[in-house]
Amino acid sequence: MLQAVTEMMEGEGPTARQQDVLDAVLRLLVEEGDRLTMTAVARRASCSKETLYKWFGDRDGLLTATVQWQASKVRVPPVDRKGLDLVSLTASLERFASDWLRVISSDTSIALNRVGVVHAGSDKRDLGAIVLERGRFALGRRLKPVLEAGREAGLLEFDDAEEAFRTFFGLVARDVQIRLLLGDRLELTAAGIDGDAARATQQFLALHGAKTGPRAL
Amino acid sequence: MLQAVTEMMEGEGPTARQQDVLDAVLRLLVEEGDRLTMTAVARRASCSKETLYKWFGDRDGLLTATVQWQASKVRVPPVDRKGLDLVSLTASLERFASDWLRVISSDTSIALNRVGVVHAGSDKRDLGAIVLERGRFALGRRLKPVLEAGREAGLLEFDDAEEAFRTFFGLVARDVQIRLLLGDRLELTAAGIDGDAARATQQFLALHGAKTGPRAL
DNA sequence: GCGGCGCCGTACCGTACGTTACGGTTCGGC
DNA sequence: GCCGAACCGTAACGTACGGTACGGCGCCGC
Repeated sequence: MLQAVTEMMEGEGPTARQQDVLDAVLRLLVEEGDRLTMTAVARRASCSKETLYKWFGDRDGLLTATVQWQASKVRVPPVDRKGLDLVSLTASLERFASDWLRVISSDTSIALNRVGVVHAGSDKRDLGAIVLERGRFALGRRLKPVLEAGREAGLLEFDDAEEAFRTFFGLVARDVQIRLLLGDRLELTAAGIDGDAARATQQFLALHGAKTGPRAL
Repeated sequence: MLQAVTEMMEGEGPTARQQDVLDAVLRLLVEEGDRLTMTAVARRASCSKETLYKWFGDRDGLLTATVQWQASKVRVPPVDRKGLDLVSLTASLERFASDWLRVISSDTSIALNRVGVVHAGSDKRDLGAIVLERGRFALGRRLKPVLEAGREAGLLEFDDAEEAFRTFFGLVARDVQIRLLLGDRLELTAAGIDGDAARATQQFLALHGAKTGPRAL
């Protein structure tokens, strides 16, 4: 059973068939929450429980592989730092904000975060750490270069990029994530998300934008 | 069994003995998370399982009563609106912010929010709704009169008190709540909390403070 | 063509836990 | 002092589910 886990842990990602299984888990996770059973997974994925245990070791291994599989599907568009001006910086920030709002309000993200929270409450802290790493911290790693480029271009002012990012995070997410996790029906339309992203960006610029002469806002 | 639930649902709160039981559940919830068992509760509270079922109906009823019991323990200090100036408004906001940070970073709050999240993921949405109502929304109801008093006193500017509150919420909480829920070890010292509260308050005033002449910030 | 391997479907096992039942004890009212 | 109600401690029941074992089948290399 140990080499089964190893089989997934290191080396190249899951095979095509395994990806199908993990996608089935993902769908089931959205529908059923963390009370999905191994039997239900096997039925949905049209595979045997024996295969599940052979491939993923145990239930936790299956969930861990699922979280990592979903995380690996999110690709990071690189940011070009050349020709940065206030317009392009604003556009970048707004794009980050709306992307992020779309992610955290998606059924998949909510289900995955719920699983992470549940596991963080028990002994198995792994899943919570993974979700955190692939969510909140990954966003920070993506955004901080943008912020620093903005600072170098004289468009932003802040001491600590981490603190600046956390402010941006708070302005964007506000109470959305906790409300969704706690089951609040919070219908976010595309227009609403874009509007929120623009508002958060303007607020962030008001706090950390370079003060060249009288404030533009 | 139905009248057992009713026994707790309506009318006056739990008896002293029942409060002892609920406090035991609370402690157990902090230690064990949502995988506490009825047997463990009975043992910890030195009561019989029969009594638990008689008083609370079933496991969900016990958890619901616990969440409401904890919520009822938080008392709301009223806000005096007379003689409001920038100093007292700032102090009020900072106090709200530091209180809130202290609450959401407490073991009890984390455990309760975890329970709410897991229940929101299953069919039983009740607990999530209760936590949300007694947490996020209760804070909003407490803070909005302060904001509106500040606006009436000419100290704040905003169109929608709800939106202004959400901004304040985001500036205060930032990524703290989600990180704690996902198991991140986030040591918040008293000094750190007060500093964060002051920072969030200043940022909020920078965004929504009345612009009397050139900006003070 | 055939032997072995990987996988499917399913039956099975052990256990943990929610829920119920019951005997024994305390306590308030008469 | 006695009765009944409430409650404690514990044993017992039923079930759901994680994990395992096994028979059958298609596929790939030889």
